[in-house]
Amino acid sequence: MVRWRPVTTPLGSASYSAAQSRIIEAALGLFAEHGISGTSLQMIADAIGVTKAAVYHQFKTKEEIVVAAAEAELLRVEAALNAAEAEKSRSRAREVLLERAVDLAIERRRKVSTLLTDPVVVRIFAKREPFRELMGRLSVLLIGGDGGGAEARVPAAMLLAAISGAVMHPLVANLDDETLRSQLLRLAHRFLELPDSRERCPPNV
Amino acid sequence: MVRWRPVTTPLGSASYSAAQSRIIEAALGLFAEHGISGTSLQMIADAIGVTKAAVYHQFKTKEEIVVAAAEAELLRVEAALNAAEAEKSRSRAREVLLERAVDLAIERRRKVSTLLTDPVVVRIFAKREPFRELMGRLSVLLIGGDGGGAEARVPAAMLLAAISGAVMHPLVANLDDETLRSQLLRLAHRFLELPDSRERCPPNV
DNA sequence: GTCTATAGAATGATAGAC
DNA sequence: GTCTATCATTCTATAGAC
Repeated sequence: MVRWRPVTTPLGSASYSAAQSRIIEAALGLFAEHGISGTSLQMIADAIGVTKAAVYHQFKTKEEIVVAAAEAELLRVEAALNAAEAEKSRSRAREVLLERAVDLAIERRRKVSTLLTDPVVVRIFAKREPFRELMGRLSVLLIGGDGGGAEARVPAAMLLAAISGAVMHPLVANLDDETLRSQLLRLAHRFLELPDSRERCPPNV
Repeated sequence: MVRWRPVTTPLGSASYSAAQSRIIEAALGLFAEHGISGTSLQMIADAIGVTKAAVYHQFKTKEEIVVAAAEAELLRVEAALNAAEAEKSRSRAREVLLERAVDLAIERRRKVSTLLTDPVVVRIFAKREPFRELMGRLSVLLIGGDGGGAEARVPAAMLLAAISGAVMHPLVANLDDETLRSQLLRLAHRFLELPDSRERCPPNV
């Protein structure tokens, strides 16, 4: 079993109580529907049938809920990455990561995307080293290289954005999950399997 | 000059006064920084040095501002699409569209993306026929087909999401515009120039 | 862990003078 | 077109009882 990086770095190492998990789950749904700022603590409290004060007893501020919700989703990404990195070969690892990433995007549909494209959340996480490292590992596994160069980071960013962004795109709004899943996987492969394009083979007739 | 669709359908046909344009411009910047719900009318008013009442004199509700701002950005997309569709050949049209789309994404960086991934805005525009038609035209020009099938809409959604999503991705946060631009264009080509992948040519040695 | 009750600020929106 | 002033509502957050 070859690992090119140690399987470590739990993002938040966060372990939440049942009450906290219920809040996070409700928040994720409401964020996806109304946006983050558009979701109030009152709405979250109503969704799980308690009062605001009960929510504040679990999280000191609204931002703590937002971060916890985002971390919960990122933990799924990290789990997929860990599983992938534990594979024997690098190509097999990349395959596993792709499948898991597409599954995650489909399964959670807009839940994740909405949360992780919010400008405030982006700013919060962009500063955190564990998050940056997670993104670096994704880039390395998807594209290769040392993960530091533009030649690796741009395609990685594009592929990740393509997968997570496509599932909430109006163009595919009324496509069933299974079709979307197989198409996404097929096209992600297509994007990856041509290391350097143009003059590899003659244009089709 | 061959057109495969008439160059028409102005999205909003909206013509705004100078005062309205200043509001829209300020709103776009604030939306990108704080999100839409995170931006209050007070913040918009402060940004241009007037009172809330003055803003309300131009737009009856906050939602009107949001829609106007989104439409302003979509008009840029439509302009690019119109310019592309006016090209002689289809391949040349696609090339022009790609360049313009990448330029738009870079130039506006997160301004557009933040606005058009907001769940509330997505819901508003997903219902509007002119918007759906614009997306359809983009899909047809980028991928081909009649624009109705999953085989065309999924790759179109992916490519559009990849371009507009990559520019605000943490992985490329500290890349200069010129590098990002050339990489995006190169990779968008790579994504497109392989109509149906695998067995077109033997794997590289 | 959950509640009632409330403080204090900010929100979207309106009326009417200039 | 912009202002002052104000409305009702909602917001985040806290105090203290059970």
